[in-house]
Amino acid sequence: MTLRGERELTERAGHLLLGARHEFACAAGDLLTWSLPGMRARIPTDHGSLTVRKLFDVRLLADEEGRRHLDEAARRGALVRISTTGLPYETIIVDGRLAVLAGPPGPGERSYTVVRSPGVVANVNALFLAAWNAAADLAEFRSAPNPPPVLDEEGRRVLAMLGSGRKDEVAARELGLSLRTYRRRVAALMRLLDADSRFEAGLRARELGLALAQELYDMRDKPVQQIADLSGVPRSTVYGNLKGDTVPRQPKKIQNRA
Amino acid sequence: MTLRGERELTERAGHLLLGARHEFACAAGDLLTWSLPGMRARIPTDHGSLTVRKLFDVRLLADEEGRRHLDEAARRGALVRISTTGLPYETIIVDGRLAVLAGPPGPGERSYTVVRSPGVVANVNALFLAAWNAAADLAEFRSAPNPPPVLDEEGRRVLAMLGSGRKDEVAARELGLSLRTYRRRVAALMRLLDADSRFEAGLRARELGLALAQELYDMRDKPVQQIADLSGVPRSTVYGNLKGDTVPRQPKKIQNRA
DNA sequence: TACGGCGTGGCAGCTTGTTGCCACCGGCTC
DNA sequence: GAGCCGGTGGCAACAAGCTGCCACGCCGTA
Repeated sequence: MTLRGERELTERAGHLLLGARHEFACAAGDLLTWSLPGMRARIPTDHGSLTVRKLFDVRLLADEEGRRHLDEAARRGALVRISTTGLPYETIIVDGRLAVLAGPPGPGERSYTVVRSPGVVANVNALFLAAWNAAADLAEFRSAPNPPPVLDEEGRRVLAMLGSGRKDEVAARELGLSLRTYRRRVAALMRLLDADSRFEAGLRARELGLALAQELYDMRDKPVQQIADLSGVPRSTVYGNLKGDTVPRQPKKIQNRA
Repeated sequence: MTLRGERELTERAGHLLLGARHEFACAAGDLLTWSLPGMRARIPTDHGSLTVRKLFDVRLLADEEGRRHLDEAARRGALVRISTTGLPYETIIVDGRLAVLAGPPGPGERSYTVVRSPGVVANVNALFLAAWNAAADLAEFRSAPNPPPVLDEEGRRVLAMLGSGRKDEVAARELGLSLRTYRRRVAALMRLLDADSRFEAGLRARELGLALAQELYDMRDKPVQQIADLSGVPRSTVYGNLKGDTVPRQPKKIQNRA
């Protein structure tokens, strides 16, 4: 059975989702997927015998709204994990017997397919569990000594320059920075990535999806809404202008120089 | 309907696969998936009105058998593409109306689920098309100036050392190589990755999933001098053949060194 | 207005990395 | 046995990167 839009999904299949008895699992790449108008708050999470697993893409941590959402889900009793390797698809699985597959995002209303066939549900469940097992617990992820950083505009420009293979002197000139300042930015990035070499920093940056910022770098002169339209996604999911105090202004001065 | 093993799949659903009229699509991560004993050769590929799409994981190019397989599929008329971002699942889709989903590989016989539900097949097809569109044509991939390289055992060790953030001197010592030789390996890796800086190399390495690779792909049949000439560098600076059998033939001379 | 905090940018000392050169060695082939 | 090929390892010239130091300017506050 295929449904169009979250509203129709809620109306025609909401009761199936609310009927979860043992386990409710969902994987979401953004905040809008599974918003289930008028219903989400009714999905029980602190029910004694119900296990709720929520798997989110790491990009949701990029802004305050996303972080609030995830913290709220965890506070209400759901097991929340963060996937840093991307979610191949977005789904809800109820009691391992019923699955809802979200169609690809795009203009117009999104389509959802409800499946009950044991073989299909088992496959979807297996894929979900594989992603779940590879993901990191939200609390651990947030409290890690060096959680994946979020870069500000200039941080992303520096990242892009590093990724281009240019020498520091050339990169600095192109960004309108002095060599010393550019190298300060690189050093800050290295600290954020907890890397001991530039190669390691490159691996980390890609691993953490930081290089995704490079694509946004090319769109930096466009208003955020325009970027959202081009990508066919809601504006709130586009982080074109991430601000942040995530880059320490200046490392603490070390006294007693050797 | 769920089947166990390629033989049962062939016996009970083979006629459905052979019945493709318009389009036959499959995604495979290894050579064993969809081996379909006694049947694979019977799937028509040069049929005038039948389009056959075959999507393979890039790792299949790592060895001779895989390359032969893919070349043969292309020779017989199939459209063949290479996915470098990994295949989320392995499937066959017939005429956009029937799909077979392969269960995860593991001990014992693998399970396959045959689905006909339009909504499910449409979703599976959409996922396949997304992966297909993101993939590279086999011929273009093979002829690209710098196709994604694959590494031999030592190449992977060097990659691991680079990724660990160690300084060259330390890394060389730990691998039992001289500093010069280690730096030759790094230089070879940089050339394979077509990177101008170590940071860029790190991004590329992660991007291409090099840690999974096995063998040098390009230039493997050329003499070292020719490789040096092509790169415009002296022969002594070229580490040409990153093959498993390039274990140093010369015992390490550590004696009498100041 | 003066002062402190913060960031910048130039300089420099030092470290790390890049690559050419060349002598040497072992294996293979003729 | 000689010669070729491929690889190693030490040395060295040079380039690139790392970071401390310090003078300077801007901004906010008292």
